[in-house]
Amino acid sequence: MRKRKGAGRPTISDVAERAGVSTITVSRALRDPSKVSDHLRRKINDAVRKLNYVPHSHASALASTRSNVIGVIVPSLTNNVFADTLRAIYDELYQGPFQVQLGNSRYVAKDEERLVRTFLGQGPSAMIVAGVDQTDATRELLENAECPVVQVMDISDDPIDMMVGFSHFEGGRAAGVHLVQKGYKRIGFLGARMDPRSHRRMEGFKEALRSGGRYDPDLMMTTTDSSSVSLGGHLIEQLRKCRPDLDAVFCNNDDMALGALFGCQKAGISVPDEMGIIGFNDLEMMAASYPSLTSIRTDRYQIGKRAVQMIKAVLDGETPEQKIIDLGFELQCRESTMRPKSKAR
Amino acid sequence: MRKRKGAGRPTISDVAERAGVSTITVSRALRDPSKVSDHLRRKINDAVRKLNYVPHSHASALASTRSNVIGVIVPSLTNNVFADTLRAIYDELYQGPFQVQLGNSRYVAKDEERLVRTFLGQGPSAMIVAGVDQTDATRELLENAECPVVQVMDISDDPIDMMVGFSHFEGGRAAGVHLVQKGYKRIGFLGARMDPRSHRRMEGFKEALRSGGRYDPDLMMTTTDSSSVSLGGHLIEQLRKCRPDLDAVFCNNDDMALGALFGCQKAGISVPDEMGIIGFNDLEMMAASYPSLTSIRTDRYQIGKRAVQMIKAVLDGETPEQKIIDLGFELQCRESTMRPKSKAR
DNA sequence: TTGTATGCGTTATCAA
DNA sequence: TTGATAACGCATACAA
Repeated sequence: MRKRKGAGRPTISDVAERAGVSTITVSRALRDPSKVSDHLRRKINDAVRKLNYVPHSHASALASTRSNVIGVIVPSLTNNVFADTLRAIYDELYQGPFQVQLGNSRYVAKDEERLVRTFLGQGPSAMIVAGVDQTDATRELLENAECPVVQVMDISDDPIDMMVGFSHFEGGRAAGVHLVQKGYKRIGFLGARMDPRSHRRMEGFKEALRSGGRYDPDLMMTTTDSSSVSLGGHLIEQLRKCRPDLDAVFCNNDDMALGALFGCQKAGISVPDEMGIIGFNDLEMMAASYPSLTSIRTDRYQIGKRAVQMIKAVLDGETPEQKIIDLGFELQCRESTMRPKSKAR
Repeated sequence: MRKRKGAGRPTISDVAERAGVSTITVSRALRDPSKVSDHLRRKINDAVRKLNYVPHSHASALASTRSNVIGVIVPSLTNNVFADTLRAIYDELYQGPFQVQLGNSRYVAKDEERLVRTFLGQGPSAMIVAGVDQTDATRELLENAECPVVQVMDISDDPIDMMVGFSHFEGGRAAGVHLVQKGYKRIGFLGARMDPRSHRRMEGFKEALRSGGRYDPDLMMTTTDSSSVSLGGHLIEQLRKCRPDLDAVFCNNDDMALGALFGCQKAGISVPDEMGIIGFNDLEMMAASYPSLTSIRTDRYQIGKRAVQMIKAVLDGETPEQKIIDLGFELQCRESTMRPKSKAR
């Protein structure tokens, strides 16, 4: 019977032969060098280099029922917010032995569930999912998964395993408090997509307005359409049509805020004198616009970085001091909410 | 000797047993149903459903030296341009049996080479890479790869295998022709990052200016810094400092163009009367800004979609009519280049 | 610390 | 069209 030919590249046996040891010793030398004597380790490393040996990840995954893949599931590929976190994850994993398996749930919980099921089937080394609003089935899958799981971008008091994010409720509240303090009177909300995190931002915002005696449900305008700059413009135009006395808006995110700014400019409304605008996330453009736009800064890059660091720590056998990392947020007060005759108290 | 326990989920043997056939028949029934009789196929499909069987991809990859992974390498995760293409790739692959393996080369050719090497090692079903400016080594790797390869976002007359994109040179030229036609006299270029594609855009742009008798090398301003809205503002400010008579700019991309717009507004320069601005890619925000911004529209989503379609076709044994697909671009003329007293000829 | 035997779940090979 | 058997390359269990 003729032998099957593999991919042609060197295998662990080739390395073992060249180094004069058994395959398992090579395997150990590569995965946990401390388990192999210095002498052999050196010979093995030499052989690896000479042969330009790269472990076959599929064979490894099959034998160990564990792959070096870290599953990452985000709700959007085009939303800058997740792009920053993703970039951090890739940056942090660039050196290491891990591969990213990226899934796009498109803001659909059922799709996320499907992806989690698929990814878990590959025996990932860890999982990173966005938000805390998984379906019950997803939660259960993840809770029973034999790998670290990090929920990112949000926090709650009931993590599946670990969490890195910030409170969207508090972020929304801070935006509301800011507008109230600046003396704006008829304060509205412009919300696109309205995924769970946007919802909590809105709730926090409402609470701040209520406390400040400025809450008016008619000024809360939301849609499930995905957010965009043009949508921000349309919504503020619509809202102003019903309520011309509107004098400030908190936008769901920065794209919407930029759109709202353009909308005001088109309508000849002065920002911030006649209309205060505040966004969320503080994308780079917020500081560069004219007038510059106030926003709630969140550190998406850091979120991705910390998530990976936690995973690495757990995989190294360490126990992280905290399972929940609240990275907070920071109000970036800029021209769009700087009224000259501010009535700050 | 005790048996090793796997992940616990059903295997192909379980299905085979339940259907009363051999494992290889199950394998065939799943991969190429036409090779199995209707009778058995039905029994097998029943068993698969009953057991909720999902093939173990690692085992499959190991045995066949071919995985269901499609490797995708982009130079940036945060650049909207690639995000759109990525989204299309994911959308188009959502149903199918394929997984995306995403790599971020961060605009570094050597990193791309490393990623290609790694991905190819996993025996991907196909590869998608951005641009046509791979290193020689990368090209060789890809040319020898036993899978379809698609270069996206750009085109040349020398594809590794297949291509979907458009001519950046022509795109840049179209921008130049437009500004010349609009009667602008002292026309500049603002370029960030200056990756190979940006470079070709600039070259096309220069050519148009030369033909129009408007080329002035002193007005070409480039930097290797990554593009951003604020950078667009800084560059135009700088350029105007040296050359206050500047009356139009072509920006490398839309972020830069938006920044240039803000920069002008800050400086009290009227757009488009005193300064014409044109961007590249036509992101959604370009139409929503005030004034709206002229740009060269490219269909990034379609690029991703077509790339995947080509791959699927080839994998299905079809031969695509064309190896190079030029999706072109389209000038979106908006307010930022609409001078009232336009001297269009 | 090192090695032997064997299994991980699938597919390629060859035979019927 | 279907099946028996041997790979695929590595890691686990156990022994030395």
